[in-house]
Amino acid sequence: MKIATWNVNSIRTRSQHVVDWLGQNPVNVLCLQETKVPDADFPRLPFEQLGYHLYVSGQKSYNGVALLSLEPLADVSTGFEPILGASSVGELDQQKRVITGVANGIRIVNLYVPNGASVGSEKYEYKLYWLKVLREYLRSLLTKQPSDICISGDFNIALENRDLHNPDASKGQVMATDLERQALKEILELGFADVFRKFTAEDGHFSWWDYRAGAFRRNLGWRIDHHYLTSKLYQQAKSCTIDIAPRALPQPSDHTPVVVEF
DNA sequence: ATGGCAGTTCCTAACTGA
Repeated sequence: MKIATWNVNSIRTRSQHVVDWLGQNPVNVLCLQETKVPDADFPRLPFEQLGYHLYVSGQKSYNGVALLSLEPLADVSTGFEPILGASSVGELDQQKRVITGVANGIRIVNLYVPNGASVGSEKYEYKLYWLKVLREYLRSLLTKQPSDICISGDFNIALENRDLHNPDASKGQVMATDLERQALKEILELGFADVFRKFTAEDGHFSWWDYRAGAFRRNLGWRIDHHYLTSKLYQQAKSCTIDIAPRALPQPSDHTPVVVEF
């Protein structure tokens, strides 16, 4: 079984890229982020023609997540509220960043973690708070069935210095601050592991490159798109690879797909 | 080099992203 994650930076702009990629890489489940489209306007047809079932949670202009699956998904829900209840979620579900469903007995959680803007900003505080609520959400999911969970998505956090092209320049900047890394570590301590690092220890492997300053050509990237697996799935994993080919196409997303197989 | 680029909308300016 293959699961991929890809922040497409607008599904309407990128639909042909995604269709072409799925044609060449028929993964079982594709987790999309930053679809930037209300559910009624999602371009469903080209993906349904490829045989995918679609589950979407979007909004106008910003954010938005979607699950594309060759087999129908069970127990699909969007946002934190169905798991945590309205009282502890508050306004967080206004931004569409969470969708989950079950495929082959595996719960897949597709996330678009807030960017955080700059350190000390309101958005940075929002990101840290959102991560605390995410931890409670995942803690609750772990108590349910199935407990085999694959968390996939754009985390907007580089967990370690080897996930950065220039750790010195990035030190203390958003996506690499100690507080963000600590919040993510506290999530992983619930029982999740970074499956990319099961196979690849070296630095220089990235999933996002800035559009500016020839960053992709110079491989000045960040590894911020991740698959985190519970222990049984982690042990079963056969590979986890970053496919940089779509990032090299004309008019690309600034992120590229990451694929895990188990 | 605090620039650079790309997406969106109350669309040619302002915002968000990372």
